[in-house]
Amino acid sequence: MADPPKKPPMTKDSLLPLLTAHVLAHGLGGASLRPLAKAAGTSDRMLIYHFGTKEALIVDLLGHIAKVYAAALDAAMGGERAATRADVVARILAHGDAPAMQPFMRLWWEIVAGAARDLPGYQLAAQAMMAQLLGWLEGQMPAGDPDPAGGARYLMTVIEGTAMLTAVGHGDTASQGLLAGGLLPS
Amino acid sequence: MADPPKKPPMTKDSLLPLLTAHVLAHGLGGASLRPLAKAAGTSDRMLIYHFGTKEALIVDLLGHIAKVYAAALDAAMGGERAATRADVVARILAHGDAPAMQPFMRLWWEIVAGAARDLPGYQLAAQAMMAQLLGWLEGQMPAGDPDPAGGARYLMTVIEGTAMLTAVGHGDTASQGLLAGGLLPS
DNA sequence: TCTAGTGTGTAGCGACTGCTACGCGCGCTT
DNA sequence: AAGCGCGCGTAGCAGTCGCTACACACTAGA
Repeated sequence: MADPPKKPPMTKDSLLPLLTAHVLAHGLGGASLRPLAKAAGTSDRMLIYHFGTKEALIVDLLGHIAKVYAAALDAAMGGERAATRADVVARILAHGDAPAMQPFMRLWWEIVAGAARDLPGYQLAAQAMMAQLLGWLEGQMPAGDPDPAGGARYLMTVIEGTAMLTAVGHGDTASQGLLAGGLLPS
Repeated sequence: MADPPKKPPMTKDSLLPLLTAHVLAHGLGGASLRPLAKAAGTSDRMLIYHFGTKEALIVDLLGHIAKVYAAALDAAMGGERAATRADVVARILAHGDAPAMQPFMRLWWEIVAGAARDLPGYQLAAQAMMAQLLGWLEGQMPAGDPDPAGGARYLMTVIEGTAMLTAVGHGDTASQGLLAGGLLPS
């Protein structure tokens, strides 16, 4: 008996990954219900039914994205400790430059812009992701580092500055700065 | 003879400051022609007439904003040189934290997000503003600094990282990082 | 078996989007 | 004086926005 194509239940949790894929590809700012619904295989009607409001959908989606980011960081967390701070910086910059990370990076700046404008959910998601990155950095600090906690915050500031300059096409400026600051292995 | 209220000619150059004020207040992403026109005292019809296209309007507007930013930096450029790199950082962070600069900062992250998505005009405007800031920083480096060019790039990276962390509510993380990096006067 | 609630599809609402067609008055040239 | 193009206002186009009204199928409980 060819079982009839019983459709799996549609829940927030089954929708969020599909929605996440869509915003990673097309951005968060210009996202509207009908394209989102199409990407998730439903109708705008159903998105409103499950999330109540577009705003609530975005908030849930940002929370989900933060979790996806945390999982991605966890997955990249393996490997032995770096020997120097410069090695930590080099490692994480390489991770951020990977092609697989670039849709996420593009999305990240939209999240920052939303957080700067106090859009609901943006600050929370951004803070969660930064806290995750900070924890990861603390765990990656070299073994004999004199100030792992402060050093991790220092490196995070430098890394985020580099990411921003790279996003606007001033990546070489950042590289020269890191070199001058002794934060890149020559 | 009370001269009749002859309306001044409407040109791109007379419109751009008004449009700039509007996007500083309301953001760049959600800007649509009719509210923009209202802020400039015209109609959407006239904006299209003068700029041809909304996209062209945005490009022109970004160019104008970059010039406004350059002028603001020039105005803040006065004063004697700082004595140490930490003083340079403190000075520029204080400048960025000023309430008058915050509408601009909010706009800035939208520009970064647009540049990361390769929207027309965004990269150009962002690069112009960063180049301006870099020049300003080079001129502000302490007199006896061993590597003014590299040091300015280093400070710029740190400063932009701090700005981003501040935008998402992780400003104290950045402060602690700057302290640990010896870039804040204790 | 009747009923109530839950999930889903279709159709459509009013508001808004970027942009255009058309007409009108003004100052310039010939 | 006759035309002509430029600056501008009014009105409207087709399309999209978030959201809703309504009908229907299905399952669970009484």
